[in-house]
Formats: sequence, C-alpha cells, structure tokens
Amino acid sequence: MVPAPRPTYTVIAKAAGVSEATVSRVLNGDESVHPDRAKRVHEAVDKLGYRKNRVASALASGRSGLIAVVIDDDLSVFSDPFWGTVTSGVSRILSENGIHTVLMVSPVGSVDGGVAHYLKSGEVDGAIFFVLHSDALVNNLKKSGLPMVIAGTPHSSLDIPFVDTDNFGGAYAATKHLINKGCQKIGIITGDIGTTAAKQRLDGYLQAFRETGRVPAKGLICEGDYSLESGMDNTRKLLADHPDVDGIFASNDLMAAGAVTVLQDMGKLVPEDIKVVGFDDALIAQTTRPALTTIRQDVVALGEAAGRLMIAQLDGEDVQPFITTTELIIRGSA
Amino acid sequence: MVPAPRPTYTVIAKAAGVSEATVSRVLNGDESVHPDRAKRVHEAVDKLGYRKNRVASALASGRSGLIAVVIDDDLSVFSDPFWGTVTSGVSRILSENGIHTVLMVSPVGSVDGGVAHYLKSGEVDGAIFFVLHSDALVNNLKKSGLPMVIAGTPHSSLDIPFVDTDNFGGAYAATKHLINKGCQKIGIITGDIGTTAAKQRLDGYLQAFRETGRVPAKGLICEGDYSLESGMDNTRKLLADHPDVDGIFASNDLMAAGAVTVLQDMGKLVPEDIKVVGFDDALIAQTTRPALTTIRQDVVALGEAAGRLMIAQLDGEDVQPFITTTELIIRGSA
DNA sequence: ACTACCCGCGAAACCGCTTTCACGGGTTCT
DNA sequence: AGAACCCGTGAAAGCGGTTTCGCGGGTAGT
Repeated sequence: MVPAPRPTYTVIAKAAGVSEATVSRVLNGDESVHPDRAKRVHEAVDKLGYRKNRVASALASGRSGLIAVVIDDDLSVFSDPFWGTVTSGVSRILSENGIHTVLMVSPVGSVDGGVAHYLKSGEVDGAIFFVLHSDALVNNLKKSGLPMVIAGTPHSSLDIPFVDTDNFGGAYAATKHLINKGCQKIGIITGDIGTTAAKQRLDGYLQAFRETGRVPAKGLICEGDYSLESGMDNTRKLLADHPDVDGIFASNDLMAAGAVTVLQDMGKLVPEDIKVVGFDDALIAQTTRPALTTIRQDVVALGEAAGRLMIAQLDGEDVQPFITTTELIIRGSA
Repeated sequence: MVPAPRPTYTVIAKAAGVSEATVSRVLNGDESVHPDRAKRVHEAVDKLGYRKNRVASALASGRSGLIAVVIDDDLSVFSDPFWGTVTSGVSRILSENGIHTVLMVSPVGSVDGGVAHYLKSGEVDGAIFFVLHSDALVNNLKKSGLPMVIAGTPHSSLDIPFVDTDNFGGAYAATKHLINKGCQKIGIITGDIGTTAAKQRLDGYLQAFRETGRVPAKGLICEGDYSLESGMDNTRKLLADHPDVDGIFASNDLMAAGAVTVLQDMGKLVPEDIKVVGFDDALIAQTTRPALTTIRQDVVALGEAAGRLMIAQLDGEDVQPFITTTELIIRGSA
C-alpha cells in the first residue's frame, strides 16, 4: 500500500555533501553553482533515483507546471475529431517541456463561473482556449496576467496570442479551384457565422469571386452551422434558388458530404454537373463517392503551435500569432 | 500583474474567531466541530470569497485532486472521435466531484517510462487508461495501490475495475440481424485483433453464426484494423474468396463505410445484393448512401462510468466492472 | 466524591521545495 | 593597505494547508 518513500532534498543534500539550497539551485538550472558541486548533486540524484515532488515545488514557487486546456463547449465538441487532435498536439508539446495538461470541457459562460475561478486561482500557469464563443473571459483574465493562447482567431482581442488556420487563404484557394475548373455560378455554405473561422472562410470565397469581376448573387451565400444536416438543407435551398449552380464550396467536409448526397439524390452528377469542395480534409472526405476535393489544414501543427506559444510565454518571450497554411487536396468531387 | 491575493486560513480563522485547525476541519467535513463554529467558519469563507489552495492542500494531505487519463497511443487515437467523447464524459463526472483531469497522450510502453514514473510519483490520485495495449503497466501499478480504471476490457487483469461496451452482445445482435434479414453467407471484418474489443465482437459474430447450425467458412473472417482502408481491402478480399457473400458485419462504422463504397464500385447494390452492418453509430454511419445499419454504443455513458468508478474507488468503495448496453440502429444498409 | 474517559479544539509540527538574506573569502579599485 | 564589491553557499523563513498531540472541561463509572 505504501509506495516506496521517495527521497527528498534532505537525502540528496546529505549524499552530495551540500545544502538543500544548493540542491534546489542545481535542479533548477542555476548557473552560479560550482560545476563540481553540481556534478555531485547530479550523481546523488541519479544514484538515488530522485524525482522532484512537483506539488511541493508548485507550492513553494507558485508555479504549478500545469496548463489548462479550456474547451468552451459541451461534450459535442469531441464528436468532431478536430479538437481532440488539436488537444493531443498541445499535450505532446507541453509534456516535452515538463508541463502537464489539465483538460476542462465546460461552457465557460460568465467571467466568474467555476472555470474562471479555477483559472484565476493560480493553480495553473496558463490557459489555452478552444472554441471561444466570446472574448469576455479572456479579456478579464488578461488583467490577471495569466498567460493565454487562443486556438482560433479571437473575435476582438487581437493582443492575445492565438493560433489559427489560414481560413481566408484556404477558402480562397477552394473557390479559385472551382473557378479554374470552369464553374460559373458558385454557391457557398458557410459555417456557424458567429465564429471567426466561418467569417474568414466566407471572406476568402468573396475575394476569389470578386476577382472574377462579379458579385455573388443573393441566395448563393447560405448560412450553415457545420453540421451534416445544415449541409443537406442548404444545398436544397441553394438549388431551389439557383437551379443553374455549378459549384459549391462548403465550409467543412461534413457539410460538403451532405451536399454531395443531396445532389446525387436529386439526380445531379458530381462533379460533372456540379462540383463540390469541402474544408478540413477530415476522414469523411475520403468516404464519400466521389471523394471530396477539400482544403487540408494541419491540425496537429495547430495544436503544437498553441503549445509552443504557451511555452514561449512562460519563458517570458514575446510571441506572435501563428497561422498554419492550408493545402488544396484534389479528389473526385471537383 | 499581481492577482488579487487570496485569503488564507489565517485570515478565515481570525474572521471566524477560531483556530486554523478548526477551519481545516470544517472545510474538510469533519463532523466533530460544533455546528455554531462551523457556521461561523462558513460565513467567513463566503464573505471573504475564500477558495482553498489545492496545491498547498495537496502537499499537506498527499492527495492532489488530480486524475490522469492515460491514452496509450499516439496522436492518431484522436482522429477517431470515440476517445475524445469518452474523455469528455470522464472529465465531466470528475469535475463534478472537484477533481481535475490530467491528460496524457503517449505510448506507455515500459513499466518505468515517463508516464509510469509520473503515475507512481503520487502527483495524481488515480489513473484511467484508454486503449491499453498491454496489462504490464497496470499490473505493476496495482502493487502501489494506485486507484485505476481501465476503459475497455483488460487483457488479463480482470481484478482491475474496468468499463466497456457489450461488444459481444452488440456483435451478436448485428449478426443476428443479418441472419434475420435472410443473409446466408455472412462475412466479418474484425478490428485490430490485438484488442479485446475486436476479439469480443468476433465472438459475438461466431455465436450468432453457430446458432444457425453452421460454421463460418474459412475466408469469411477477415482481420482488419478499424481503418477505412482495411475496410476496403478486406471487402475486396472477402468478395474475391466468396463471390456469393450476401452480408458483411464490420467491427466499426469506418470499415463498414469502406465496405459500402467498395461494393458499390464493384457494381453491387447495398442492401439488395449485400447487406452491411457496422458498429459504433459514428457520424459517418449517417453520411454513407445508404446510411449504415449499425450498433450504437453509448460512448458518453462509458466515459461517465469510468469517472464514477474512479470516484467510488477514491471513496474507498468496492467497485464492479461496468458494461454499457448496445442498441441496433436500423438504417438503409441492412 | 474521585478517578477514568471522551470530546471539541488550539498549538505546533510538518509536507518538500524555493528563495531571501547574510556571511566568509577572494578581487578589484583608489 | 583599506574600502567597496562580487560570488558561491548555507541557514532559515516561508508557501498554505493538514494532522498529530495534548489540554481543559464535561460525563460516566464506582
């Protein structure tokens, strides 16, 4: 029952013939200790299999070695592998730096809810936010000096470090691809327009469209919400309004998949009659027939970038927002 | 920069006119404190907005209030929303009990790797394992008395509490459904046979088959690995060996989706020529045409059960393995 | 009425590490 | 040579709770 009692500084100090203070200095990389003594300490540490008690360390130093990953949503986020993948990327980078990831999945809501309290309590050294629905909390926390990173472009607080995909560029490339393939009338099914990502993708579409010298007709822009159903519904609506649509850019693959199935049910051929491009390069992009032409984003890189930005902040470095590039993956649908 | 300094026991004790020891007792639910004094303490706590410093508490008590969720794999686990969903279920239950979830995504490997060390270090009060490839670590940790829960049936250590889906029953129901629909020759594409879940699903299939009085012909059992590709490859193989197959049970929806697309590419009609049943009721089950008949498992419940089993152990209760039931969801593919 | 207990509670030690402070000795500057 | 520094180091004071120990007073036993 009793786990082998771990050695403490007292033991190490004695074994190395130095004071506990020196042990602490050595183990924390203080350069001012004489190399010989440092060596003795290291030897003692190795010999005794010493491992620092992070809890005691946290109490004394005020640094917990824990970073919170806050997902401002309910369980449903994880039905999309996207955030899970980002999370694991974050987790990997942080653990390489001796920091552990505390996961909090909860609608954040107010600036003084449970999550907010926890973050303010000093029990974590920083917080990484996913799927932020509002900037209220981060703005509030910013005052407390807590290092933060936002995954996804913030709504307004651009001074908080963030990582994001090049949504604009990806959407632009997707739309451009449709144009290059000869599409004359291209509709878009956006994501939840309350998110910055959806807005940016819409902007990319508009930009590409604009360069053709035309303006998208009303009804070509349909507001979806990233769900399969909204992809299907909006496709029906789109074709009802504009029977001559010959290209559809959906803001994610799930909606694109919905579009493809609806089109096929209507007797349209993809890509012959109508071409479809998605976004994400999710697994589902490969299972539709034809497989989806889509915009790949490097999700793992996104998570790793978030982790690195956090580490950099903890090290007191200045950090810049990080935008991952996207890549057009051409498959059968366009 | 300096976050509002939080009150400590010293302050509360003074405000309530009691000793710090009494504050501690009250806050830890010690019944032996006189109600009046306890009330005074609670009032002081409320008034001053006191929140216990979990780090200090952890150091003094040896309990960290942290549970590790260990995913014995690399990033790829999260490409499947399954584990993400389980994780969020776990996280919810634990946080309701004032416990935080520390996420560790890493191949666990040996019994003295980094993860193992961390778990033994006493910095977490328990560990929940996902996708365990071997029982070595848990068996080793068991000696240390660390409370553990395994998600998925352990390979051998049945005395460690675990939660799992009724893989056998689900597979049995799936196969039975195919039989009831008139299928005469039913193939199975298994998951990674190194996992207990895949074995159990195979057993369910065999049991249903056996009840028909026949034995599955060689070649009807194909070993996949849960990936889309393996679903496709094995379907081709299956039909090459047995052109007259009229039913396929795939151990997960992803492989089932692969099967459907391959069959259609071969000119077979689903479900007219060949019926297909999947497992999981993942999102992808709804996006194939026809949509997949599948076995739904309550993934969130699985995660929550894992959380509850952990809480129960921390409370010193005896715990029983927990098996969630499955449900046959009939859609177009069978 | 006297001893033996039991109970609620405060004093103080303690958890293991970090960090301030000051000291002794060696340099460097006037 | 004396003052002014600088450095590496140890002693000791925390960090903010938890827990042991023992005390004083009330209750029970004889």
